[in-house]
Amino acid sequence: MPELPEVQTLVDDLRASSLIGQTIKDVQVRWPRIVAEPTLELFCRQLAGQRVSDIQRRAKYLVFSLGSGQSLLVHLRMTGKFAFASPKDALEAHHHVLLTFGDERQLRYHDTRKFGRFSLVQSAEEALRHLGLEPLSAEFTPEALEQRLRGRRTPLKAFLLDQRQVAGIGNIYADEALWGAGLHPATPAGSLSQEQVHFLYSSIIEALQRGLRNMGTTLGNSQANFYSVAGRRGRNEDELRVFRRTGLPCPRCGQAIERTVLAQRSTHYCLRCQQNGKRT
DNA sequence: GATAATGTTGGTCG
DNA sequence: ACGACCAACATTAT
Repeated sequence: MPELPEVQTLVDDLRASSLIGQTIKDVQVRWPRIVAEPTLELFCRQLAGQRVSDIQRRAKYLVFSLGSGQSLLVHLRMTGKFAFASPKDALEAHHHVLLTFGDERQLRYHDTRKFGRFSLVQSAEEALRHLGLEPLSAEFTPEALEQRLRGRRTPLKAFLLDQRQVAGIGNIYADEALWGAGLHPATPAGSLSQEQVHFLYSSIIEALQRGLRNMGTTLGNSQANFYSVAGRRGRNEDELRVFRRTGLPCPRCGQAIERTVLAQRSTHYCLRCQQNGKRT
């Protein structure tokens, strides 16, 4: 669920909540497998007592910089969420990690499916080295995208989901970006013309920025969905063009949106607008 | 009430 | 290099 815009929304929320500068007084892990590294014991011992010096996003990871120079990396996978509470407040079944700060606030990690992972690492750069281009940074240029696409026969949809190429795009924004570019999801990545690469480039940025502007996408009403730290829903569902809109009219041409499965993921597109012709 | 599907990632296996 | 499949889990939709 949480892709780049959702994770950025959480990071913005955490920064706005004056967490930077606070000291982690206590660490409780209620589901040990959430901790990927180091061992559970070291994780708790080394994290306690540290000051949070910065909070940033890289791809779909939250990066907490710590006083020791180490970093706490959190990946929310499908259903991870953060919210503040008082240590006295009742715990829910899916509260798995509790960070209590010096000001008595408790940051609670909630994850119904338990896929999320916490890592305490010496170097964030090293641990996140495998990730590709940040699509909203200066390193993401049409030329850099073209270089990554070149020679690949993999479908564009699979390419966009590959975090080693462009980092932070998930199923929602991949489908939205391909619709915006007028490209069929099954198009071989290396087959794009220079013009099509430019369409894809600008469409990726547009789709992500729309998500950001709306503070993320919250689909439907289930609790397993995206909610900000403050518990707010994202507003981007209303602006989705194709994702989970199977059978509904394409906003550009009115044709019913198709659904198929590509790269083992549900994939939504407009048969008429995404035939790799010129974008309107 | 059983079964399928779900926004992610990382692994295996051909 | 690539894709098919699975595993980690729980909830919701069918």
